[in-house]
Amino acid sequence: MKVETMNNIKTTLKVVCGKWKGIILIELFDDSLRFSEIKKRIPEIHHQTLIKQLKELEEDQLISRYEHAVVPPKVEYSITEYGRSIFPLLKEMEQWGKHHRVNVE
Amino acid sequence: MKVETMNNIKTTLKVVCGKWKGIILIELFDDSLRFSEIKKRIPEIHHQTLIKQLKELEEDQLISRYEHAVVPPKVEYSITEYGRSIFPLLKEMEQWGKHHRVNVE
DNA sequence: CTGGATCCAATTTGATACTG
DNA sequence: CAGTATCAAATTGGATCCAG
Repeated sequence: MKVETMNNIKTTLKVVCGKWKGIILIELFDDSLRFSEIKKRIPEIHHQTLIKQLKELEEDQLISRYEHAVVPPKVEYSITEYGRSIFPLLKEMEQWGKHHRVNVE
Repeated sequence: MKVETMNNIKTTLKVVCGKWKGIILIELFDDSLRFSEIKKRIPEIHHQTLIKQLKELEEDQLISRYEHAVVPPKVEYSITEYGRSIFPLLKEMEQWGKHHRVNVE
């Protein structure tokens, strides 16, 4: 296989393969959400873990973060165009998982 | 988000998100290969790691393993229909990575 | 409300040695 | 040649505590 092909796949893996990243992106697809709202929609994710994954997604520029200058803090996360471009892939992942359920224990 | 959607995605993540799994599957797509041939095509992967990932892929039934009864041993790995069904996803991953290169350092 | 700083446990990957 | 067994290293997710 060409090295480039491998790197392309690695790039994608890096971006979507956090345990929750795909799920976060899907949540953000329709609306911007603030931190607490995301938390509410994905209750199983730990507070701190969510912070980390959001940060990574932001670093990879899949989402953007807007901090309202208010007290108490209000921060909104929204998907970027770049992030949006990965949506077909997420959909395909969902479809495949749907038809090919493996033992997810 | 529906719990089911989440589980579908998790299923897919579980299957393709090993560091090398997608790459192994692509290599096997065209031909069955024996262990040493896979190793040759993906030199960066460590012997031991390859064994493990192949074993997991086999457990998830994405590939099958045929052991020829000869000395020295000869083992062939081939992709299953089930494994084949994930190919569009891999292609999409490759495409996305191609157009959206992130710092893979 | 949001998130930084730490530490820890679990998982994953890689290294080394040995076997039929 | 292919694989097992074991261990070490690295990465990741999660828990707890603290702060503006």
